[in-house]
Amino acid sequence: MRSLTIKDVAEKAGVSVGTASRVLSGHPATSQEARTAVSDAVKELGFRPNAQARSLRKTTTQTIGLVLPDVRNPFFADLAHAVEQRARDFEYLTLFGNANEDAEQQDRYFDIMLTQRVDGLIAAPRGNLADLQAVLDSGVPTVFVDRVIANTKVPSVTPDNATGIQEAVRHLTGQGHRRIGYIAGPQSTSTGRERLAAYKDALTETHADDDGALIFLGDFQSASGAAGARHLLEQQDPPTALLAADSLMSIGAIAVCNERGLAIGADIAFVAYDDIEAFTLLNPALTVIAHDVNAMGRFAVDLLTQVIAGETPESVILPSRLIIRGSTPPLPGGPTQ
Amino acid sequence: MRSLTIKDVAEKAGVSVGTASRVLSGHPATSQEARTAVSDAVKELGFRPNAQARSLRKTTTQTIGLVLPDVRNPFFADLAHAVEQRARDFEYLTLFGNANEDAEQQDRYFDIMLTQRVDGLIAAPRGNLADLQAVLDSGVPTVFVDRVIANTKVPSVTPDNATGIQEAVRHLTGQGHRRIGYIAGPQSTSTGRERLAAYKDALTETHADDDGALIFLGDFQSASGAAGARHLLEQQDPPTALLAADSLMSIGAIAVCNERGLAIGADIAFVAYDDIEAFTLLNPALTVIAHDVNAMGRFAVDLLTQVIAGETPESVILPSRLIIRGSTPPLPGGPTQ
DNA sequence: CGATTCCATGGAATCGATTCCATGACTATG
DNA sequence: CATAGTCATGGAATCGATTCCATGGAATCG
Repeated sequence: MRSLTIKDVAEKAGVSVGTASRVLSGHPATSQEARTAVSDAVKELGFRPNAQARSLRKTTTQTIGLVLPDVRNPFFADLAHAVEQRARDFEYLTLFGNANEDAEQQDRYFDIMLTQRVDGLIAAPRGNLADLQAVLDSGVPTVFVDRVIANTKVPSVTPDNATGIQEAVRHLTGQGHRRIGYIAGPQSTSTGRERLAAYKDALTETHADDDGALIFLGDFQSASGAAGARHLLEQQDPPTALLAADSLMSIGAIAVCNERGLAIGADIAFVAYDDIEAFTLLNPALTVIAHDVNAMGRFAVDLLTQVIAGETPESVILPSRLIIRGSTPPLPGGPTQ
Repeated sequence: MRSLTIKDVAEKAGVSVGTASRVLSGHPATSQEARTAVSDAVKELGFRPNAQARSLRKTTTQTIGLVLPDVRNPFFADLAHAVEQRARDFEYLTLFGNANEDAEQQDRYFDIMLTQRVDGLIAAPRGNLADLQAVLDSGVPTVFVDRVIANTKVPSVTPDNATGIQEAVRHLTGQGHRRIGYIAGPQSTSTGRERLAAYKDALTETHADDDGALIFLGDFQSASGAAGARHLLEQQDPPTALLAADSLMSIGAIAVCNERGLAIGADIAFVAYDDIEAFTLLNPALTVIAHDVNAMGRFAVDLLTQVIAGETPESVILPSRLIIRGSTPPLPGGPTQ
């Protein structure tokens, strides 16, 4: 079964391939007869142009690459959805790559995106400049989203990591907590680093206990949240509040609290970074640091279209806000100040 | 900046393009000198072959299409991840399309997948034979996952919808419930239809109340779960247990229960279809109908490779199992039999 | 009415790889 | 030593679209 080509369409319509192509791509210099003849032939044969051939000749693929750490993280699932929906508006197809929070898989996907000649790339990268060298050297228009790589001129859309964490720590100390356990993200990501730095700064500002033992380095995945909670709760002077740097680690940490019979909101306060719907179902509902994922996705695509157009847009920092719910009541016994 | 081609590599290496191509694709008939010369040139220039040109000449793209209803549904996020990871094993790139639980977007993605000349297609389709006609006519190797379309010979990997629901209803009636509210999925999907049918059959079998007013038709999205819960709970003789056909509708429904002060597990029993990690955090944790999403993704890819190879594999039905947790205790007052 | 412009069209070149085919060098065999 | 067989190679054809260029007919203008 030889595949159907524009030549077959042209033959059936009784025109040349040149004319058929012009009709198909909406070129103005076509006659009414040619247009109807070609459209009829297309419909009758069920012709669908070959995207590879088209992309080869034009130098554009109408495709953008999106490389994210993990779709199973609801935050990134939302982000992927937002990017894809916005890309549709610009007639871009989104080629999605899941790096699985793994440097090697991230590399492989960058390589694939370049090989596929995507018109642009949106990524939430891990690592440093060296890891992204191939991408940056290739000259493909790129925008970072959520995470960034230091010392590049790549435009980005990021949450205001510092403010969100700061508000959370202020809120907790305001409720009387002095020992706030922090389950951090990996330091190979900008979000992991910035949030940890903000936590430390906020401790200093609020005069809460600045104790290295209160920090656990996780990897943004659920199991490390559980490990972090275990580690922190097993200390001789355990924290009275926990703050976790993403939703998956929060899930792991809360599971550990439950399994130890520590009631969230009564025996221990909890704040999660990222607002996911299921967190509102908990009893009490979780206090979270929230941001507008949809806006983040839209901005990323909008910035990318600008880069593709040759402009150099300004980076965007989206506000975070603390949503206070039941998981962070005043510390029983009041401020131990 | 003219893009780098194999011609540049050949020139630099001092060989013909034919030889350069043979080296790059690992053809055996190449000399040691040619191999090193070409590899050096590739490295030095940072050459990356153009996937479009390659795909055009070979008739394969090393790409499979995956069309799912909604990544924001954790079940499908997991499935997407599983498919993608398994596809990697076969050196396939996964082109992901999010239909957004919408027939029109699904159509558009099928069209794009065909235009992109994917080597195979995995889909969780909605609609009927007519909606899939273009795909089926195209002859592209296809496998259905989770959902199917009736009256096709397309191999599929599906959960055992009937058994899961049946066990859930048996469990609930065993706990003394007679009025079991059911929040169903859309009847334009096979899973929506099969689960609803299984619910009705199970009611008959267990002699529970078979009352049309206990059924609400949702759309697998969170808002419809909330609407369903409201509708069911506002009746004069409301259900004592709720069963929702997917996780997002469960989230919506539980939120409504909470907002009305109905304690899950005490004032009302709840069973969710699909096991997501956050459900284990609820207090009490949710009784769910679970299945092995990873296996589903793996099987889908494995079946697809068989179809691509020209075989006609048997469809696979994966077992569901009821995981009983705290949300379905015995009905206070015992069986009202 | 002749010259000029405009427009639809056919045919050919092109995009960047792969692959077929012919060639020449070299090796094995009788 | 002649012939057949192997092997690396260069050059050309090819995949299926787009686009440039030349052409001829119709429309426009002075």
